[in-house]
This record gives sequence, C-alpha cells and structure tokens, in this order.
Amino acid sequence: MKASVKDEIRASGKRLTRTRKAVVAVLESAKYPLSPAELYALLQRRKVAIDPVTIYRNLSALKSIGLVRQLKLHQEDQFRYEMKEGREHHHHIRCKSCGKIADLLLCPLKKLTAMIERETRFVVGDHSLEFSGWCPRCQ
Amino acid sequence: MKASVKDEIRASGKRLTRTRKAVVAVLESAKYPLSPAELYALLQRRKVAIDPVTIYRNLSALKSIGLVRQLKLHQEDQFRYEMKEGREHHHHIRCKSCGKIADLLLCPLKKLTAMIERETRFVVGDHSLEFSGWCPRCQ
DNA sequence: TGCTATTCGCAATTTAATTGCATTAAAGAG
DNA sequence: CTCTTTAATGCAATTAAATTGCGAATAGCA
Repeated sequence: MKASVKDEIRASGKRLTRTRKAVVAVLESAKYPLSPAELYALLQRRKVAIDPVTIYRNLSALKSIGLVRQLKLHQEDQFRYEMKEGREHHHHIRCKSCGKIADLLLCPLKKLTAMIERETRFVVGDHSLEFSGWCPRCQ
Repeated sequence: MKASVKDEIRASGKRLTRTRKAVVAVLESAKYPLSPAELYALLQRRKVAIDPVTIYRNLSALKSIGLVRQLKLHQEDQFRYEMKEGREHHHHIRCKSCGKIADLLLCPLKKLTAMIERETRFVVGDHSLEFSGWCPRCQ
C-alpha cells in the first residue's frame, strides 16, 4: 500500500483498518477495474477474512475521499472500482466473449467538450468511452 | 407503430400482441432511451394494463430480433432501451443532477478503430461514448 | 491502559431482472 | 367464423447486486 494513500486516508479522518488496507492493496495490484465480487475472491485467495458488505463499505469510503473511482462498463450489471492514483484519465476495451478488460492509452476527446456544450447547452463534466470487441484469444 | 416495425415483428415469427404493440408505441414516441420502470409508468398513463415482467420479456424479444437496442448509461444501475429505427449511431449526455438525458448528434470515433486494434490486438466491434454534466436547468 | 467514534460482521432489506407455471390469446388451417 | 397450436401473458417466486440496521469489535489517541 502506497504511503501517499495511507496519508490520504489518515488525513480524511478515516481509519487504517486491517480490511481497508487489504482492499487497497488488492486494488493497487489490479491491472483493470475490479468488481466487488472479484475483489472478494482475490481477498479470499490472500487469506483475508472479510465480509462482502465490508468491501462495499470500504469502496464507498475510499470513493468518497477521492482515492477510488467507481465506474460501470457497458452492458455489465455491476460496478467496478480502481485506484485513481496513476490512472488519471483513460478508457477501456472489453471482450464480448470472455469479458477480459484492457486499458486504452489514448483519449481522443479532450477537444470535443466545447462542441458538445454548444450543441446541447449542457456543461460537460465528464465522459466515458468504452470499446468492446474480441480479445486476441477469443477471435 | 410504424408499418416497417410491424412487418419485422411478423417476419420474425413473433406475434403482434396488445402489450407488444403498446411497448413499441411508447418506445417510438420516446425522445431518449427508457428504462423498464419508465416504460411501465408511461404505459400506466396510457391506461395499458401490463405486468412489469411482460415489459421485460417484450424488450428482450424486440432486442433479439434487432428492433430495439439495449444500453446502460454510465453510473446508472438499470438498462435502457430505444428503437434502433432512425437512431442509427449516436451517443448521450446525462445530467449529473436531475438525470435528464439528451442525444448527441455527432460521433467523432469512426476513424479510431484501426488505431485501437493496433494498440490492443482486440477486434473492435462496438463502442459506447457518454458525456455527463449539468443540463441547462441544473446549472 | 482505557475511552470513544469508527468500522466490522451478520442478518435482513431493497431494487432490477429472471424464471416457473398455469392461463390466455394471436394467427394460420379448415 | 371456429378450431387448434403455440407464443405470450400474469402472477408468484427467485436470483443477484447493493444497501441498511444494529450490536460487537477495534483503531487511534489521551
């Protein structure tokens, strides 16, 4: 668990509990955003005793202090979570067959906001972009 | 209900039932993709007696014959549905405050597929793009 | 070490969606 | 138009993700 993350948890007034540290450690080692169920399975494998509800509550707490990002991938019916640290702005591609998720490095949309604000009169805060298709193994 | 839609339902071997016609009619008149719950409320308002389960089953049937598109908006925990007819490829913007959804007319991503396929070795099938922000009334 | 607010674990609940099954009705045949 | 077959419906029950209530445990600090 990164020292900066530890500091931010402390600074927020939240506590560094056994389960919270374990949740952060797993998220930090993940290569793609994890669902609560995947997180639970990974924690089991690490022999961390934890109730699924506690995972939800920790994710919610970490999200509320801005350490974790909650996202939902196209056509999935569950939330996923990732550490914000070092994953500033990026998008994903998801395999329609096996569900494998990979990061995309580029974001082609930075210039688009002004155009959309003109078109819709919304103030744009965010965007999500996701591709789906077939990963190398499923082709 | 459009004649072409009626034809496609018939051609698929599915039946033109009272409830199915009502579901299509509401979807055709919608300006943005509807959730099953919204659909139910709109049908109630039109005095159409229908069980929520029947809405789910009709949406599933209409989707399976390609008349309806199922989508999930970022951070929402329910599916939405729209007629494909006349809404070929587009994206949405959703108000973070009131949930209002508007269509976007442009799609800037058509040229991007090749680049992504090279980067990830996936074969790209689809993409979803969604903006969120604040609508005129919520600003 | 002891105090107190936070966090935890378990049980129960909520909400979207799905499934089982007996009944109803669409639509083609005669 | 009536009969027959089979898809579709309505209701009840179930599944799965997420949330909430509450007493017990514990992190952090005096």
